[in-house]
Amino acid sequence: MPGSNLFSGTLDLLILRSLVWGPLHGYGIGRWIRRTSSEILSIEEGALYPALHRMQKKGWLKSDWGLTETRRQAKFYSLTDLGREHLNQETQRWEEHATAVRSVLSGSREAETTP
Amino acid sequence: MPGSNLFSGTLDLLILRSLVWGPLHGYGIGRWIRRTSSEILSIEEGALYPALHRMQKKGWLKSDWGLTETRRQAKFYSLTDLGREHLNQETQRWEEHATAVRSVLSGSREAETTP
DNA sequence: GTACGATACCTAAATGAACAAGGTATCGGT
DNA sequence: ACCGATACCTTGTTCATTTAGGTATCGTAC
Repeated sequence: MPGSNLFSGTLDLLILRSLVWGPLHGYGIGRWIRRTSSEILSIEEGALYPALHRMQKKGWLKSDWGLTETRRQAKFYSLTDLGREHLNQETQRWEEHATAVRSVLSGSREAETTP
Repeated sequence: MPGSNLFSGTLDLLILRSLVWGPLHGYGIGRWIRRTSSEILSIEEGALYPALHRMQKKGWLKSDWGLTETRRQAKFYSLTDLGREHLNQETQRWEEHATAVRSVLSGSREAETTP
């Protein structure tokens, strides 16, 4: 069920954030997000890799082949300046939206804008 | 751009929440969400009405025709027991996810689960 | 030595929510 | 008489995500 995940549309943001500390390869990005969220956010590979390609096309990421610590070939992604800028925008936007959703979740009837 | 809304997948939750204080008609639900979120969450009618039908089909809502305060015909939706249960589940789930996302947004590299 | 799980990459088809853009009709106010 | 707000609806399109595959390398256990 697409979109049934409450964090739909947040994937790009999570990926961008995974790269602020430096380059990381796709598999590592997925693992980092999973661990950092205490296993709650688990990114499907079928969503992850297309997202990386999409974001690279948009100019937010660049990629370079390299070697992992364990000497394996991997494609390392890193943030472009545009990507860093977009990360800041989207982070702020997410905070706004989360606040708005929380307002609704705790909202009562007749909370009109008192004129 | 579908899904670019960071609150995609949250629509059902917002709608369920709009009904905890009693029945409301579709148009009123949209208005309530918009106002309660300080105009930040604006639900398109093309998303709202299909969502209401979908949710009714799932047994979370029931509907009855009635009259508004201004004497206009409108279809009033209200929560079923199942809907109220689902609201509680989804609210909790959303809090969890929001916490998880915030973890990632403030996460650093090497935040391994210390063994 | 070979089986297996983890690592590492990828794609194609199906799903389905949300968007865009229409449509109908009633009502109050100017 | 018209317009904006209210109130309902649908149809076509878009596109992120899911599902379900595929390839290949590496370390470890049997």
